[in-house]
Amino acid sequence: MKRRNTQSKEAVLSALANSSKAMSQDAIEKKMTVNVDRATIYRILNRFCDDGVIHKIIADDGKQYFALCVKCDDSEKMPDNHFHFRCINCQTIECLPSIVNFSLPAGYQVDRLNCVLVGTCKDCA
Amino acid sequence: MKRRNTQSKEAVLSALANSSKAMSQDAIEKKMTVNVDRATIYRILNRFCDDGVIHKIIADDGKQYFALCVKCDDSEKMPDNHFHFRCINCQTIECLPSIVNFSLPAGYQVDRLNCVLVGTCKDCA
DNA sequence: TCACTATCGCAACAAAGTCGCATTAGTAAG
DNA sequence: CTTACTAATGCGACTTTGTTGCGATAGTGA
Repeated sequence: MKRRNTQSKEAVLSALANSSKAMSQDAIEKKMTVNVDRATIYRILNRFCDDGVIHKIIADDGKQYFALCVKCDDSEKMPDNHFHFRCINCQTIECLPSIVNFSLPAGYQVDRLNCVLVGTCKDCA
Repeated sequence: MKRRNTQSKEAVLSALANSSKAMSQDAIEKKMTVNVDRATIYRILNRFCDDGVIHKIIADDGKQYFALCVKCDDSEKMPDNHFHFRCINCQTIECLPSIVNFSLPAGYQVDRLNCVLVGTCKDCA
């Protein structure tokens, strides 16, 4: 099925594009000027994820955050293989430049990873 | 306030102690022989976390998992600073021996971390 | 302009956790 | 062994986050 260009889709995309950080659905909704239904935003975000436009991070608060990460394009084997940082103060998540390195016991196979560091970011220090 | 030794508390603890892996609330409830209310189990688990008996991991499914980790005692500066592995197949999470190493841009301060690798564990390979 | 169907809005639902409150039951003192 | 104190429990209600069904709306290409 072909994707269509809708106003809602563009609004979500520009909300993400104008932020250097990952945002949750409600943060995106707050930032958007047009009014779009909650379910629709989730559908748009999930579609973007499927298409590889954005990626999803599950933070330690259990919520989903979405980011338009520049690192997504040059995904060699593991997409989204960098650390994320969640600031307790400003409630945002950002992609860190540092790649996750790990050693694995024999027999394990990693498909994806979800690594979040939690603390205070440079803007909130 | 002083902690009391209750049957429920012991039941939760032994469920965790008999498992080498981290478990979610519902997994713990299923494993217990005595019948304990959902809310109570959560309260017991949160109490254990406060007391440093167990630690909590948020997996990439957004759920909380709890583990009685041996690494918890020798926590120098950062408690729970190791990787976790979530097996897609057996739906369990285990603590990996590998410590999380990361480099941080200036100005950031990390309080805790939540790193989960997702894939297939050695038992399910 | 028209037909096709992706997308949307709304409402209902589900799962995971939390909280208030009355009741129950450890614990320690008498 | 009683008794009093209060931590802990069970129940129910509630919140939050996310998903899904369905009829209505609106891109898109012919």
